[in-house]
Amino acid sequence: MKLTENALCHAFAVSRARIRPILVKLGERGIVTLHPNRGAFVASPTAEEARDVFEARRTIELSVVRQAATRITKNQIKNLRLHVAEEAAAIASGDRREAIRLSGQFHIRLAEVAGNPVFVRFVEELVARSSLIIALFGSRLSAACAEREHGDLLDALGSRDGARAVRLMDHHLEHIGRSLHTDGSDVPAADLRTLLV
Amino acid sequence: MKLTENALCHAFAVSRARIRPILVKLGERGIVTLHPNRGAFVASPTAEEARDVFEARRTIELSVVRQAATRITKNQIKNLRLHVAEEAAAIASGDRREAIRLSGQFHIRLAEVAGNPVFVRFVEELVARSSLIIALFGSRLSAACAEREHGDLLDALGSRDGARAVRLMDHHLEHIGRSLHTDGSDVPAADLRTLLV
DNA sequence: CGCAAAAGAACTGTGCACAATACGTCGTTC
DNA sequence: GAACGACGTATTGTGCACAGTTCTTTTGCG
Repeated sequence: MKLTENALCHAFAVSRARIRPILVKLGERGIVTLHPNRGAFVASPTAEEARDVFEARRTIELSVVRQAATRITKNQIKNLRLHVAEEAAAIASGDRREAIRLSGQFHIRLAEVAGNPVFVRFVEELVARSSLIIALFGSRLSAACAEREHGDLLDALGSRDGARAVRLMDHHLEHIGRSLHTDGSDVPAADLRTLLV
Repeated sequence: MKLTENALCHAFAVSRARIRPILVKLGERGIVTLHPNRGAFVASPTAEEARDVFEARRTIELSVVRQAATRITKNQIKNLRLHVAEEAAAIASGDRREAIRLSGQFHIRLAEVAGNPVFVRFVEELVARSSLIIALFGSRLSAACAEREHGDLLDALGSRDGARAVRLMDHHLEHIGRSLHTDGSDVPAADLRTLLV
């Protein structure tokens, strides 16, 4: 799916000069792919790329959770519980897009708790790519399951049980990964346009 | 240290339009920091940021090495041995910059062997930032030690000893991290200009 | 003499126009 | 009828000029 600069200019009512650096950024983060002299295309990850992303998430986020368990404060846990409640509300009201967004943000918040800005950046990128992957391959189940697993994770973190938190995160990510239809059932690209604009 | 767009235009003999997207990319990778309306500055990592980078490298590259050990081919080992020989040559001839560059590239090659493009991208970024850190805080010992440790790592990978390879990489990264003078002894910025241009 | 405010310089941000490249279409030839 | 080549169109790449902002210097005042 092509992203013409002119189309983006009209969509966001800005000029090309402000679109271009944004496309460069998105390209750098792997959200769009940039072909020289041909323009920007929404990244359409293959099943293998999807696996790679979730494998990377496993490596990084297990480390994040391990770190977070050692330094999370009661206040942070309280805020994260509120966040999970928001997720539940979004799911209850059937707002799929918002549910995916909040679910991703939960993982970013967790990285912030861990306290390493490098991981925050990486998790941000991986979450963005995951959202794309879920939008393409995901079932509507995935988000709902995630919400409950987020709560369980907070329980483990609250009791400073790092090992259990790591185990839960591992299952969580594996769970999301497995719930994807990576058997080649492509979704029409029109869906993506509504998701982006 | 400020990077004026005009100065870069003169240095590389191109116009601002070609410099700007590059600065955006470097900013996205954390090599330079971009302040809105104020321009680009070479990232001057603090000791804490340096620790964060090497902690991230530990997480990611241990995973990389574990994966690489299971799938490295004899041919890849041969090529990597040649690479290590190049490193040794650069060190022997006293070419410090080239030695740092090759040493970093070794880690990127290893990520390529592991076969996950996501990790390749992340390692590329972390290596770039590490080079900056080493240039600022590093002693001239670090590069020389690294070269031998790279060879040992290849021995472990060659015998498919994943556990030992992971252990060696762990020591290697910890070694580099420890060899940095992160006690606040700042190096004059002029050094950096010669390193970049 | 020190400080604050205003004018000036320098630099980045943005829009516009043109050039270069890639893609689709049509015509020609085998 | 099919394949190859040339042309026209659409889109990206790039240079240039101006607008907006920040930093520096200078000047006026306490």
